[in-house]
Amino acid sequence: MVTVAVVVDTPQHSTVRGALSYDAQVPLPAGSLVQVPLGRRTVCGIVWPQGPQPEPGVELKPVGEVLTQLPPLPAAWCALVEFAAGYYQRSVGEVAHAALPADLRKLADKQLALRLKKLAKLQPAGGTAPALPTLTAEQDAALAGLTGDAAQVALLHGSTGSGKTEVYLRAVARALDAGRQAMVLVPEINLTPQLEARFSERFPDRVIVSLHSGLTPAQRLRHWLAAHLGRADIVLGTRMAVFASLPRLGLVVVDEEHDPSYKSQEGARYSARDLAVYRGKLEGATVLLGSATPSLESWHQAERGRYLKLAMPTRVGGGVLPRVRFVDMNHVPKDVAHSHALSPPLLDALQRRVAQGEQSLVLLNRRGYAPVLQCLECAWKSGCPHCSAWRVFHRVDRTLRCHHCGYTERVPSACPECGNPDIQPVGRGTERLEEQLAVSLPGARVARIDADTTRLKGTLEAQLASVHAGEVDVLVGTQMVAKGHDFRRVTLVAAVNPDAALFSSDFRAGERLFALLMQAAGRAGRDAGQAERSVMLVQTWHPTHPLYAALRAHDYDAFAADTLKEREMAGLPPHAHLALLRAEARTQEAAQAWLAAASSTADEIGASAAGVTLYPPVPMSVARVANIERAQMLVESGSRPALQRFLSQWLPQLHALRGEHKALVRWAVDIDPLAI
DNA sequence: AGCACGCCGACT
DNA sequence: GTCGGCGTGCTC
Repeated sequence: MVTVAVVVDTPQHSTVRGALSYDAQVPLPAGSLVQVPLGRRTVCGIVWPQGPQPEPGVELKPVGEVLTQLPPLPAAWCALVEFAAGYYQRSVGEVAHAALPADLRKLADKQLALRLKKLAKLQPAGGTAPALPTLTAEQDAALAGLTGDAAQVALLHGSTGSGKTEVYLRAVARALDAGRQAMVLVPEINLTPQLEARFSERFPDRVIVSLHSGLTPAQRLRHWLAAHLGRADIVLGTRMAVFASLPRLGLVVVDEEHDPSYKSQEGARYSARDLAVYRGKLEGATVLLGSATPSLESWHQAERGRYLKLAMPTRVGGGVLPRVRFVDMNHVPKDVAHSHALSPPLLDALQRRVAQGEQSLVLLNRRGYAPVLQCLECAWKSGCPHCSAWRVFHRVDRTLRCHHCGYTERVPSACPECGNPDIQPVGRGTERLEEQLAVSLPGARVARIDADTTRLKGTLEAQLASVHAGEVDVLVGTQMVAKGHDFRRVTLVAAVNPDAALFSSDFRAGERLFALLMQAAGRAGRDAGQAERSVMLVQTWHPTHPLYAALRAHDYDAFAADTLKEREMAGLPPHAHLALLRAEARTQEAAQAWLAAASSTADEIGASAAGVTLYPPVPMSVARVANIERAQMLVESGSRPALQRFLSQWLPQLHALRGEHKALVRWAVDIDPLAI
C-alpha cells in the first residue's frame, strides 16, 4: 500500500483546501485521473504531485478506478493550476476541475479507450497551402525579434490593419516546424470562427481545434483530448483555453491582449493573459501579446524591459488611419446637444456617405430604446423593484428590462404611480438611435447590431454578411461592432456620446474608452482607395480633453505615458496591486459589518506593517442586485508578493469568521480586479 | 457544493 | 405515531 495525494472538486467555502490522501495498491503517476470515495459519494480526483502529509492515525480510504487509458496530465499543467489556485486564492481542486471538460469526469476507463481510438484517426482538413503574402518591413522586423528563445514574452503593438494576424500565423508556423504546439487566445467567442477559418486555410495539413464555452460537452471533450494527446497542433480559444493540456506547447498568442474579457468574472477570477505569461515561463514557450492599444500593465512591463516591445505602426497596403474630427456639442443647437442626439455636422456627414454609396458605422454603447422611462406628472421613473438600477425601455417588444437581474415586464400604458398616460423615454440607446437615423436619413438602409439583435446563434454572422454584401448604408451598434470585424467599405465612424467615460469613477474607464475608439477608428479606411476620405467623428462636450487629443493623433504612446503618470500619482495599477473583498448580504449594513470585521482581522495580523493598506467598506456602484445588497473593500499594496503573503494569511481567517455573520449570503475576493 | 444528520409541525 | 422543513457540519 502506498499513500497518494488526490485533489477533488471542493469549492472555496470549504475546509478542504489542499489535496486529500488515499491508499493505492501501486504508486500512481501524478496527473492521473482517479475515482475516489468522498463522504458518501464517489467523485473524480486528480493524483497530485505533492500534498500535505495525512494526520497520523487517520484511516485512509482506497483509490477507486484509475483512468489508465488517459496519459497523465503534464507536470507543467499541475504547476499552472497550483499557481493559479494560490494566486487567485481558490482551492486547487476547484481550479483543476474547472479546467477539465465536464464529460471527462464522468467517463469510465473503457469508454475513454473508445474515444481515444476514434481520435487517433483525426486528420487535418487537407488542401493546398496558399502562397504566403509578402511581409512588410515592420512584420519582418517583428518576426526577427521573436527569437524563439525559451520563455520570451513579446508585446506586439500594431495599429489596426497593420497585419498582426500575419505575424501570429508566421510565429505559429515556426513553432509547428520546431515540432511544438501553439495556442492562440482571442477575447470573444464571436471572433473564433473567422480566426479558425484563417488558420485552417494557412495550415491545411495541421490539426486545429477550438476551446470555448460555445461547444457542446462532447465537442469540448473531443477537442480537449486532441490537445492533451498532442494530436492537435493548434488550439484556438477564449480565456478558458489557457488551461488546455498541451504536451509540446511552444507558443502562446494572446490577441487583443488588453481586452477585459480575458479576466474571468466568476469562480476563480483569473486573468488568462497573465496566466499565459506565467505558463510561457513554466513551459519554455514564447508568449506573444498583441494589441493596437495594449493594456497599461503590459505596456509598463515592456517599458521596463520585462517584455520585448515590437511596433508595427503602419497599415498594410497603403491604408491610412481615418482623420479624427470632433463635433463640439457646446456649439450645436441646445435642444439637439442636450439630448445627445445627432448633431448637424454628423447628419451631414452621414447623408453624404449614403449619397456616395459608402457605409457608416455609428457607435453608441447602450442597448435598448432608452435607459429609463419617466412620468411627466409625478416623480415616477422605471426603477427595478429588485435592484438599485433603472429598467431599460426596449421598444421592439415593449418591455422594461433590468440589465442587472433580468426582471422584465411589459411597459405600462400609464404611470403606475399616478395614472398619467404621458410617460416618456429619457436618454437614448441603440434602438432609438436606429429609429432616429431612419427618420433623418430617408431612403438609407439602417441596421443595428447589439446583444439584443444577435441573441440567436448565427444571427451575428448573418448580419455581418449583409453589411459586407453592401445591403446596409448605416450600421448602428454597441462596442460589439468595433471588435475585429473587417468592413471594407466603411468611410465614416461616429461616436455619438462617449463622454461619460471621461469622468467615470472607474479608474480604467478612460483606458477602455481610448481602446474602443481606436478600435472603432480602425474599422474605417481599410481599403486603400477609400482611406483618404475616411473620417471618425466624435461628438463631445470636451473636445480639448487629453484623451481626445491623443486619439486625434492616433498616439497610443502619448495616451499611455499620460495615464501611467496619473496612475503612479494616484497609487493605482500597474504601479500598485489591488484586491477587492466583496460581500453580499440581506442588508447593506450586514454586508458592510462583515467587511468591517474582516478589516479588524486584518489589523490583528498586521496588514499595515506588511505594507498592505485596507480602505473602508463601501456599497458597490449598483448596491442592490436581485434583492441582494452588495458592498466591497479595497486592499492595496505596492508589492505583489507582500499582498499575496497577506492574503494567504488573511483569507483562512475569514472562512472562520463566516459563521458569526448570519445575514451574510456570500463573500469572495477578486485579485487584480478590473473595476473598483 | 453535496449530502448527511438532526430536531420540530401537518398528515395517513 | 411518521413525512419532511431546511439549520449546521463534514468530506482523506
